Amino acid sequence: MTEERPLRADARRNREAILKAARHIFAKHGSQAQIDDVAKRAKVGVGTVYRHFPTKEALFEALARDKFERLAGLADTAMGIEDPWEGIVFFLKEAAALQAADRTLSEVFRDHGDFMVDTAQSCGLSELGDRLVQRAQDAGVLRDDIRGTDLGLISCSLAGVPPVWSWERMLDIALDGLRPADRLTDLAG
Amino acid sequence: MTEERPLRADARRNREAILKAARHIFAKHGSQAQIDDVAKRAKVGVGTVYRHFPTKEALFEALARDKFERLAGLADTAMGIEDPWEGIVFFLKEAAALQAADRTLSEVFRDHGDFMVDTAQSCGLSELGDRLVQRAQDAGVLRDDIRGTDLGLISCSLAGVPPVWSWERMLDIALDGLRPADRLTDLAG
DNA sequence: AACGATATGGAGTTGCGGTTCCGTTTGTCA
DNA sequence: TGACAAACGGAACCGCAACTCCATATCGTT
Repeated sequence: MTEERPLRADARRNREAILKAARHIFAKHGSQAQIDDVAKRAKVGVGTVYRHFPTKEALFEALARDKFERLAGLADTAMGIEDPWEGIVFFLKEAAALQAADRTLSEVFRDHGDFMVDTAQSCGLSELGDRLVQRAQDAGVLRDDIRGTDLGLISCSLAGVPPVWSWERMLDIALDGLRPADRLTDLAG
Repeated sequence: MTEERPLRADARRNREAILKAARHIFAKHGSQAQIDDVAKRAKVGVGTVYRHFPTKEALFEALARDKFERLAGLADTAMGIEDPWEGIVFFLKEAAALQAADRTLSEVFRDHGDFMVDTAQSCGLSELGDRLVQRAQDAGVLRDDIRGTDLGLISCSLAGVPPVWSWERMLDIALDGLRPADRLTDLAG
């Protein structure tokens, strides 16, 4: 059915240019970015953008998938960190930084819950989250009543913090809510 | 300058109807609600809506102000609760419930940081927050390094939790991050 | 080189939704 | 109850941005 002919060289090149441009524009303006701007930045006609992505929606979705893969990458490096607690901190911090720099991600979190859950699943992020949590619990540095999805929960909630305030501070509060009842962060200063 | 003639009776009536309708429509669709829908629901022509609110933006803002006053009201009742910790829990819970039921509020949180801070100030919400926090700290049931604005911080972050997950759970985590290091909530179950 | 198949650019189309305008209605006041 | 200002309704207007279309250009294959 869906014959997968290889793209012509110029087409492949343009596709990449479009994605690159779109990443930049959508990061700044979220889903209300304008296709014309993407085309202009990619040095390509609007028609070309539509040849590759039949809909603004489709382009947005492709970008979102990208981001989730990057998140999965982060989770993976997090698993590589020896200290399990630091692994979790690393992941949450990087994930939050990613969102803060990119409206695309936080918009997906807010407005496309189902897509988010599906994609997290299909790119292995969910499972990595579970393992990250499990490992920390085994080491006794994370409360036992936390689940893998709570990492997503926290990420989303950090995405809700507007620029006037700092998600870093909220993260500190949330992290203290995750620890077993021993040592807490000092938020003063 | 701005002569304040009293509104004619029908005008006053319509204004209320518009606000009421707008509250309903904006709660569901956020700032991308449509003026025509508001007019229809208020049983009024579009022109009338524009007579009372020169701009969609202006209507949105009026609604937002409303919400902040309601939040201030909540903070006030919270101060009336004997147990200072329960006061804080009450406030955060009610505030979150309000957002969950009303896209207007969470949109202001997300996209209009400055307006939010100003309005919180001008309707006394900021000060009430400070007092709520202070009182709890005096009673020793709240970490000393928390500030009044952290209530806003937490509210915003709860607004970021999409419907697929539950803000209640995130609130529990955050609350545990607020407590002095003694008794924590049991998130299991 | 030459010929299809594939891909491109960008002017034009379309639809949507905020805003305006004005002929009509309603309230108020004498 | 008559007259005037205030307010109304909703068709029409207008700008904006997603999307289409097709004459033209480019690629890859023989």
